[in-house]
Amino acid sequence: MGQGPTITTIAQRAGVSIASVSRVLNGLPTRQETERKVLAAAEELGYVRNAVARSLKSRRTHQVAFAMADVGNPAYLAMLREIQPVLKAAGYRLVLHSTDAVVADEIEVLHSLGERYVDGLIMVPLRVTEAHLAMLASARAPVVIIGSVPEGTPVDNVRADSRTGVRLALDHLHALGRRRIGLVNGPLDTVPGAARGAAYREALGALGLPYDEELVEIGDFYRAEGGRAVATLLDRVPDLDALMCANDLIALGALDVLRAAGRRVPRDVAVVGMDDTDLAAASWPSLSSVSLGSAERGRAAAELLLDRLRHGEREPRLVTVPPHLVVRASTGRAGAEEPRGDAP
Amino acid sequence: MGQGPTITTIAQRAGVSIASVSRVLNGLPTRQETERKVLAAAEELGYVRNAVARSLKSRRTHQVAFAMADVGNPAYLAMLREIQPVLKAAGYRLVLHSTDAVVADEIEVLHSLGERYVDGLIMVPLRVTEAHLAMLASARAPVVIIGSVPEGTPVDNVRADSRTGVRLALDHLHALGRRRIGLVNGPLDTVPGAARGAAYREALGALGLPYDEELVEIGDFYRAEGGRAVATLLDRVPDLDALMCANDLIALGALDVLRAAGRRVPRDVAVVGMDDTDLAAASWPSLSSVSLGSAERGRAAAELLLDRLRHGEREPRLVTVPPHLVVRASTGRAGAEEPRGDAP
DNA sequence: CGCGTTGCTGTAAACGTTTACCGTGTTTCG
DNA sequence: CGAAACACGGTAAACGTTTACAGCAACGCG
Repeated sequence: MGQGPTITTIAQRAGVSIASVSRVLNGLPTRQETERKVLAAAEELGYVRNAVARSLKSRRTHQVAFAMADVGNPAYLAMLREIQPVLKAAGYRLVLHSTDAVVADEIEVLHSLGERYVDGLIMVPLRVTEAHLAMLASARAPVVIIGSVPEGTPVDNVRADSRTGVRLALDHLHALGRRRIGLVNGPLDTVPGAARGAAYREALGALGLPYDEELVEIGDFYRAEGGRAVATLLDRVPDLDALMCANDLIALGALDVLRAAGRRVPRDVAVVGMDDTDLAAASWPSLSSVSLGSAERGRAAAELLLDRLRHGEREPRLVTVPPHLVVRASTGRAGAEEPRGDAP
Repeated sequence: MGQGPTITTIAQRAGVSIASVSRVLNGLPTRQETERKVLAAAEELGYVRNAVARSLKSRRTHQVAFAMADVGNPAYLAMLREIQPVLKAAGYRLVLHSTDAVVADEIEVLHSLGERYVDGLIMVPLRVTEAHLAMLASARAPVVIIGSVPEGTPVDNVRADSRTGVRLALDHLHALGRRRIGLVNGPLDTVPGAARGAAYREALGALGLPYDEELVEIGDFYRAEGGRAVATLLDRVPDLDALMCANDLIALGALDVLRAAGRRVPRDVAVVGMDDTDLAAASWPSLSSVSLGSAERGRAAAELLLDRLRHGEREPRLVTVPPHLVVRASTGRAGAEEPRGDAP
């Protein structure tokens, strides 16, 4: 674990200059004899190029950062799963930042781009504040934002379309004959919470259904809170026949509570989740869920970043990934349902 | 996005030498007046330290790599979730490597330590080959291996104890009165497959139950394959009353197949999974599962690495994380069960 | 008043590469 | 046969820091 060999060591051993060593190692034209000597020396010494020194000179680190709120969140993980191989294939390493849902941490990540330890950044901000915009305008490396960013912000941008997503879910429920469709949402001061709430109202309108605020309940984006919200909602509106849940965890909470209340899913109440996480397929009954294309967004972001790293300056691009509905048992047709259960 | 300011720029602006700038920025004793000028200049110029140049000089990158087979695997993710904050708190960035279950990729990661782009590495190898051992012996940076490594290998090592884990599960099933306990395993040429198979046999012995190879079926560590293996097993041994599954995905497949076959869980057949992933809590009935302490292993690995980075040479350490059984509905007591279902 | 401290600052070397530039020896061609 | 072209390879500078060392002014003390 001592001092590894450097090109200087090799140069001495091979009896040539460090410039020749460098040229050989970089495949620049060299006399065969020189090449042979250098390669032999490198081999014997077990030489490995020092990435730090290379980066200093070349101003390229071959690293890209991915910053999101929480390593544990399946939606971010779906992105990560796509981003990783794309970057790897292009010869980039991935530096992972978890900002713990703290805005100051996100700003810090943007600031640290100035340290030049990465060539670019893919970020999923919780919400985009003034501070974000200021940092983005002066960012010292290319940035791709997953999420919505105001018109004119000088970064590539990848968006989901939860509006259409909610719409797809409600259309589906409507087509199944459901008319009393509740919404179980997360906090309205979050970007997804606000968007999904508005989309719900709008989609109802498009279907010619009345908006009834009795049918809306706000909890949080977790299973227990979601379940609690559903319980409240069930008490208030006993005749509801479908639930649109703002994410899959809430939907799992809904399944728990419905089961405990003796409501059959989907016969009595159909349930739709959102994000189409792994959990949706694992649950019983399996959960119909609106995919907002996390994987596709991750891939698109990685490709935008690579493109910019390769081709330098160009107009910022906007990519919007369309959602799609994954139909499973929780909204399945008659017969595809779970019977009354006696859960522990 | 042009050339950022360097300490030279600051030095000129402040009318001092670059050495003074460096000293001020590193908090070394300086005259107040100098400090003021330097900080003012740095502030005006929006200076940020160049991490690459720093690393070159200091031989420290403040980066640590984590290498595992597959970003999508929940067990690795549980580790990652613990590793990330520990490293972050200590001022290290995390570089993520996914080796796609290819041994050559793992070797490559070990080799690339010579590039010195990280200060250390945490690796979860699929299996430890001769090539691994050779690379580990000559690794150019501290390495922590999660998994088992032969006595005497010069690396810190964190192990799970799946032997005890299987034992816990079988004890539990036995205590519930189950006597015909099947094993649904993954391939025997994998480390976990082999270990779990042996542990099953041993645990049966300890309980005074006969080992019946009829009760063992090999599939793969995925849901569909697991389900298929269970179907075969059910055909062959219709009277089995419990299933030990080598991971949670297999167990989910088991639930699918049992439900389709009209067997009630847990009344007719109790099911235990392994790894205690998020999916275990999401499924219905929720899945009893043996936790092998992925999170704890991740944390232990991160702490071992940090300790070594701080204190340099010391004897390699071995940490074994004890497993524990998480009891949920799939082995619940009578009444805590799912009734006969008519799944889609 | 001279000398050893003390406190700060500047010069320069070093970290390990890449690369512009120049010198040397060989080839080519008029 | 001499000049021009060429192919290689060496010297040295640069990337942006940190830091050993030396210089210098002010100061205390005998």
